[in-house]
This record gives sequence, structure tokens and C-alpha cells, in this order.
Amino acid sequence: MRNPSSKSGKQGAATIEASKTTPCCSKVGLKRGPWTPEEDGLLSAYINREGEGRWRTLPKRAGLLRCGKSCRLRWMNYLRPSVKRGRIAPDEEDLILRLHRLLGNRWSLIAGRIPGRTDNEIKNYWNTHISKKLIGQGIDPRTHKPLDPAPLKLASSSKPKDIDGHNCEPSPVISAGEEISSSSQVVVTAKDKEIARFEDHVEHNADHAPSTVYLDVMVTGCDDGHGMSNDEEDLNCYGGDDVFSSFLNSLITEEAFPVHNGDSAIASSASVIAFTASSSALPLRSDCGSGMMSSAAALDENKTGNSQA
DNA sequence: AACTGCAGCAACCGCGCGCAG
DNA sequence: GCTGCGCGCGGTTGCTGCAGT
Repeated sequence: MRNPSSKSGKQGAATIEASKTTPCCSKVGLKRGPWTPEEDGLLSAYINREGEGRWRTLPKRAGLLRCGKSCRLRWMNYLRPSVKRGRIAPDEEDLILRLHRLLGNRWSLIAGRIPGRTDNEIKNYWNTHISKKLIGQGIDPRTHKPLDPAPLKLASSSKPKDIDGHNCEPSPVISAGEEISSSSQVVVTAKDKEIARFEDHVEHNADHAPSTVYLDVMVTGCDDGHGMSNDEEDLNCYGGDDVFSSFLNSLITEEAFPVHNGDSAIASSASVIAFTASSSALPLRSDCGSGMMSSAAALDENKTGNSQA
């Protein structure tokens, strides 16, 4: 933990210049910057006693000179008992990569699928580790596609490496090069067409509730990474999330993290297709997760993340 | 030993969504 | 339908600690 007594640039300056900025909530007289052990203790004790929620009024009730947002963030990212501290394991890293390829920068969703990890932690890890590795490999960390399309044709001669630097077959999305004719690539191309059809379907039905619902569910899943126990929420997600859960779980279990394995990567693609096909017919609830984006936005994001040319 | 540069990560900010009145 | 409030999310900032010189 950072030294609480240290002066912080942005944070300290913001305190000084509180009147200049437009605070999200009244910060006049509120403490900012690093948390002290005493504050942590107060917050933990209060939440253990009274439970989470009502963040706006929590600081006052808990005797803290912090804004509710700050308390929530501290609890979610650091104090929660379920938060796992320590280094991200290679399998977790692989799962993050996988989920990011599927979900994009939906850190809370990704975090919800990795027990004990927070969205902030995953986001940080992505930006500081994985993103750089991918860039180093010539892969756009945002789209998971080659930064320069040209090297695609070299894929067969120089195998790409996974994030750990191991040799591996190109992952389907990354290598969605339609011109490549290896057997695995043929399958990938078919997958891409399937996804394109799915997107097309969504686009044409953007105004209709069913598509809205299933797209939202696909994008949001169950936001169980925040404000609740991961394990419990995984189990308690209502029926509609089952499809999404099993789909995401399939990424975890079926593939067992072999990014390097082209076949399993294809299996993942098949899961995408299977999921999109099956979920389109299901009357799923769509209110899982408070940060849910609109279907249109989801569509845009989905296209950006999965089939950007 | 002192200095510099960089990586890691905790914390802040603004925005958007859901909901109640 | 409109408005305000509470909350959650993603992007960004900047301090800390460590490695390299």
C-alpha cells in the first residue's frame, strides 16, 4: 500500500484545487488520496456489520471523511474478503486474453469470470502487461488482430507466439485472414462468416426486443464482479445467464487455456457460434449488470472487437 | 551511493444507466 | 415524459518502488 502521508500529484493537487474542478460529488472537506489502515479498518468493520450498499451515505455512517465513490472503490478493489491478492497466474492471464478477445474492454465482465480478481486489477494488468506483449507481437491489443495486415501471409512460415512467447497457431480472431488456406483457417473463415451473419441479424433487428435482449445478455452476462460474492453470484445468476455462463465457462473448461492450440481456439469460435445461435431464441432477461450498454453500442463494440477489418 | 527511467498499481474522474418521485 | 439521485464502469493519472547506469 502506498504511503498515506505522501503528497500525491493529481490527488493532492485536486484537493487543493477542489474549487477549480467539478467534483463528482461534494468533496469539500473530504479526504482524498491513499487510504490509511485506520480508514480501511473503519470501512471494513462497517461493511461487515451493515453490509454493502448505500455508498453515498456510507462514509458518514461509518465515520469516514471520504466520498461514497471512494469507499466503494476501496472496498471493491482492496478490502473485500474475496479479493485475491498477488500475481496474476499464467492461466488467469490466458483467460483474461480470451475473454478480452470476446468481450473487449468490459473489465467488469471479465473480472466476473475470474474469481478473486477485480476489474481494476485486470484492467491494470491488461494495460501494463498483456497489451504490451501483444503489441510486441504485432497484435493490436484492442482488436486482437495484426497491427499490420501484411504479415498475415507469413503466418504459415513464421508461427506467432502466445503472450508468453511460446510458439502457437494463430488464434482465430487474430488470424481471421480470409486469404489463408490452411485447414484451420478455412474453419476460421467459416466462423467469421457466421459471426458476420449474427451481426447482420442483430443489425437488422436492432429495434426489436428479442435481439436487443440476447445481444445485451451476450455482451453483459452476469455482472457478478461487483458488490457481491463471485461464487455466490455465479451460482445465483438467473436462468437467462445460464447460456452465457456456460458459454463463458466453456472458454475456461474446454480450452484449458491452450491459446497456443489452434484446434481449441477454433472450438472457442464454435462456442461463439453455438451461443449466438442458441441464445437468439431464448427469452433471456437483460437487466443483469448495471453498467449495461445499449444494444446499438454493444453491436458497435462487438463488431469492433470481433470482426473489425 | 546517487541519480534516472520505467513498470506497477491504487485511486480519481467523468459518463452513462436504472430507478424512484 | 422529465428530473434528480445513486451507483457502476471504463479511462486516466501520478505516486511508489525497483532496476539500470
